[in-house]
Amino acid sequence: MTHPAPSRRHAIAEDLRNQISTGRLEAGERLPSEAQLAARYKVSTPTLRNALALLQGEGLIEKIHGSGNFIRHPLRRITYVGGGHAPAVPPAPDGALSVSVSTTHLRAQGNLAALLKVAPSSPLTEFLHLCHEGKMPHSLAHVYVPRDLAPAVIPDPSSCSAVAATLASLRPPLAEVQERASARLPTPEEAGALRISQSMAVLTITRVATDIAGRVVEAALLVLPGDRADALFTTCHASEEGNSNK
Amino acid sequence: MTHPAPSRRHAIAEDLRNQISTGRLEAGERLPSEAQLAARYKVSTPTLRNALALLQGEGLIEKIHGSGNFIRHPLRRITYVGGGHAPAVPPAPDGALSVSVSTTHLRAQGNLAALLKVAPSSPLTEFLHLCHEGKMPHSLAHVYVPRDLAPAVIPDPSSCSAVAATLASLRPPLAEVQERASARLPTPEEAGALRISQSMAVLTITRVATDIAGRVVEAALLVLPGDRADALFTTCHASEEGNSNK
DNA sequence: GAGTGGTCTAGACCACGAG
DNA sequence: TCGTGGTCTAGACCACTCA
Repeated sequence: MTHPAPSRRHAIAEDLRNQISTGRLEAGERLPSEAQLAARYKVSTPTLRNALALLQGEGLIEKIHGSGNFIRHPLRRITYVGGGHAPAVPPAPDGALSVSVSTTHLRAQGNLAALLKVAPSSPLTEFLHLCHEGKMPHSLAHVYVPRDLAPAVIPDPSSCSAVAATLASLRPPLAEVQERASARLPTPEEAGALRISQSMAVLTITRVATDIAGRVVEAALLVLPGDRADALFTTCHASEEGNSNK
Repeated sequence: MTHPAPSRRHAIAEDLRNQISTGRLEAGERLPSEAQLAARYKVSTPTLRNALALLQGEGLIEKIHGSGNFIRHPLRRITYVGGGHAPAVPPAPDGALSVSVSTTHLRAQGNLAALLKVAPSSPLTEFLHLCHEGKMPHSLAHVYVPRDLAPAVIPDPSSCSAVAATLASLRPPLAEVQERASARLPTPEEAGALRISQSMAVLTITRVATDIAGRVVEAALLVLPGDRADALFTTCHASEEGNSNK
């Protein structure tokens, strides 16, 4: 019925999925070699590899060239909260979430200049955030700020909240935050940095913050893997405006 | 440098990409058969098919079984505007965007019951929106409403704004709209309904609208293809609340 | 029925990782 | 060096579309 293509690779993937979910294959464990699995399921190696590719796309296994295929540890799902608060991942409730920040100076060009509404080759400062849970990368964020709003020295490069606080002290209050969400496949660079398959969808958020003078004070490009992150936006309607439809 | 795998299929895909972008291959046109292309590029058929799979994942071509591979028409990018306004795709500026709505009665269960905060097997009404631009599907929306808030008869099933207006007239004013955005690959059903590849990322938005009494009056599950849609959320900060960082 | 894409095979050879 | 995954070949057979 719902199986127009119950092909071999789907059957194999289904079997391995079950073995993973039932705990017969444990997280971190290495799978048998592809040749062994192909022999066990009595299929050719390309077919077996197609089956593994399905699981890789679901984030269940990780392929490491020359080393083997490994069952991934299930990752805690994190939620990005919209509305213009902390730069990348505000709530680090319990687990060992760590953020590393690196700073680069560059000049605006193309899309970036348009986003920040500055002239091309204006000086900018870029903060590259990489958020980890343990050893696994969790999210990636490029934050761009006009150079004159960026601090000369970064107080604590390993803490994103310290960076955010320093940034906030340098600029007037915000008036508006616009966030544009989109879905796509990662670039090879992003896939490598996040340790995800190139066939794992990512959620991207482009955030532009404007101060009360109408100046763009920050643009952020966030990349969140689809298997471990989503974004939440809450809109409160004042009670006096009764109609919410156009 | 940046080419760890300048494999044959990437070279072929690159060549076809160029032919498409330069107009040597026009939109709607049928490509030569895979056997012919394989002969032209002097590769085996699986390799050529891998190259086409790359283009399919980018939304550049459409594979139709038994018929051929076709160059896709570039689609206008649409923007879903968050904040709890029209159900699916509010701004239909110029083009021939059309929406078809079908209505189903069902009972709450599992995730749906939790989302709407109703008891399992509560009566619901589902509105299935399918938004087209010309002949191409553009987005998909499942909207669920408690049965007592759904009209007995639908005024104009082919107009989503008429449905929305009828819905709005039946319920008290909204107090809060929560929208959760996520990225993933489509289910086979979604890929078929939207005429996209299963490797094309989709942006999903789960929207829950609550009225001033705290009752959930609507839950919507939107599926937007990543190559033709994104979502925009705007947060205005009242000028009196000076600090926007925690 | 002719032509198309979809799946699979049984190998070959190369690139990478660890001992 | 050796075992691993990554890529590719040259076919075979099936499923689908259309005249």
